[in-house]
Amino acid sequence: MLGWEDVQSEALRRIQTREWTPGELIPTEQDFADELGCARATVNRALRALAQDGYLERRRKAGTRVAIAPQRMARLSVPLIRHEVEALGAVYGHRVLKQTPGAMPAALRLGLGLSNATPCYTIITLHLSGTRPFALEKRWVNLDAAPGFDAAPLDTISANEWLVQNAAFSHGTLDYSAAPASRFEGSHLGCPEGTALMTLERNTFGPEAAVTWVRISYAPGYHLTLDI
Amino acid sequence: MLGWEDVQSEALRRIQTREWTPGELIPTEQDFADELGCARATVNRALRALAQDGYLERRRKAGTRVAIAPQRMARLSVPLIRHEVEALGAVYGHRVLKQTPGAMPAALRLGLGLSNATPCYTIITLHLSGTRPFALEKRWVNLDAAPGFDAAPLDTISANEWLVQNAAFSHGTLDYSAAPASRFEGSHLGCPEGTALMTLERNTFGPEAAVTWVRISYAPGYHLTLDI
DNA sequence: TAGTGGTCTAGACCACGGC
DNA sequence: CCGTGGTCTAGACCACTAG
Repeated sequence: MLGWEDVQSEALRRIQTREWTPGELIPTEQDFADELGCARATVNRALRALAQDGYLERRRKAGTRVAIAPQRMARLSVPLIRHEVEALGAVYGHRVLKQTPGAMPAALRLGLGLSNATPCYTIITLHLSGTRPFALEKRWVNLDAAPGFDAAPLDTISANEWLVQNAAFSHGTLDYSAAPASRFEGSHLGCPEGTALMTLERNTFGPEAAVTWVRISYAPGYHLTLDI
Repeated sequence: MLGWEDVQSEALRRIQTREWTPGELIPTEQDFADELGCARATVNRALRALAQDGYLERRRKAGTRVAIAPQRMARLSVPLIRHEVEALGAVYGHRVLKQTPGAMPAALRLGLGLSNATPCYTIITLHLSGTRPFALEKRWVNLDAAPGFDAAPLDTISANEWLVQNAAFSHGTLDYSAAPASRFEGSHLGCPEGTALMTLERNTFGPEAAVTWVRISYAPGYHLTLDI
């Protein structure tokens, strides 16, 4: 019995040995299925997976071609700071520096599409790797989208983890950039003002509205690593 | 007629509205199919896709559960600088500042697993967005893995694009960090020495050996944006 | 060992899009 | 138009594993 993974392997072999060359039209699903002696659905699943991985380009009527410039995609798991710290072999800790209700800048409210009646919460947290500062986080939370957040035990669980576990979210954006440390960041991260810091801004949206906006400044030496 | 994407949407809705809460066992494929009035295979395809995206955890006999810590993966297409520039609505250009054969630092050779007999090539390129500097790139190329590179017309095609089209590659790593501009970087990127720059180091490996090592320093204002 | 997901099949119809 | 991929279906058997 030929499984779809066998079909995939065979197709991949032909691609990699250039038996099927880039840009070339490969057999139709039915022809390939007949040749291998399996059902068309099995071939479909195999070729669909290869197309998703960028090896093939498929179009109705036009057929399936070997991709000319396979675009490789890197996958980045959305970073949970505690996991980043623990992955480095250190003990994670955090200190809440400040938490106050109801103070979201107007510009931010506009960008997130929130009315000024939306109850908000502001938190500044210092994340620690052992006893050393790891990252400084400033966060606004929409209390409508994350009810109960203002009563969360933020000394025992980080704001991010509480939200991951307790608030529904559907999509968001990550935005990495390099920025000079402010005086405030420098003092907490243990570096001079102006030091180049990796900075992450993250918007997170629930099914209906923005849940939280975060800006994280990582201590010097931070690296974002991905495999392709 | 209910398609698998409809089933997926419905399941996702129940997850995001917490109708199905994290850790909870959801209906079996057969039950869900009966409820929605479609075939089990359709439900299977939908739930399998959601599991692949990290929303669900599936195990034979044990059933399907909503993922407790929904590990969202962001996908990042391997950045081709020309595409980054054009996506911003500008005209891409580049200037080769320096190209010399045979000078790869020993530390780098070791890290890539190359012998010191490996023929190499060094290139420094300034990438332009219109007339403004966009990024400065320093690159070493393993000529064994990319034969003909030393004869490539690098004035008309960038080193990266030539390699993408002419050298097979199988895997690699991306490493983003924030770093202060060197005097050299500052002079070419039009910013003071010490300015915080987003920096990318990329290793690329072919089927047998390292193909190229690159360090790209982006001009101030660069943002790496991902969707989740 | 029984329940659940994983997969294959043969047939059918549909949707897109070259021609 | 009509070929090709995209998908649905009903049924079947298999693989894994919790209880």
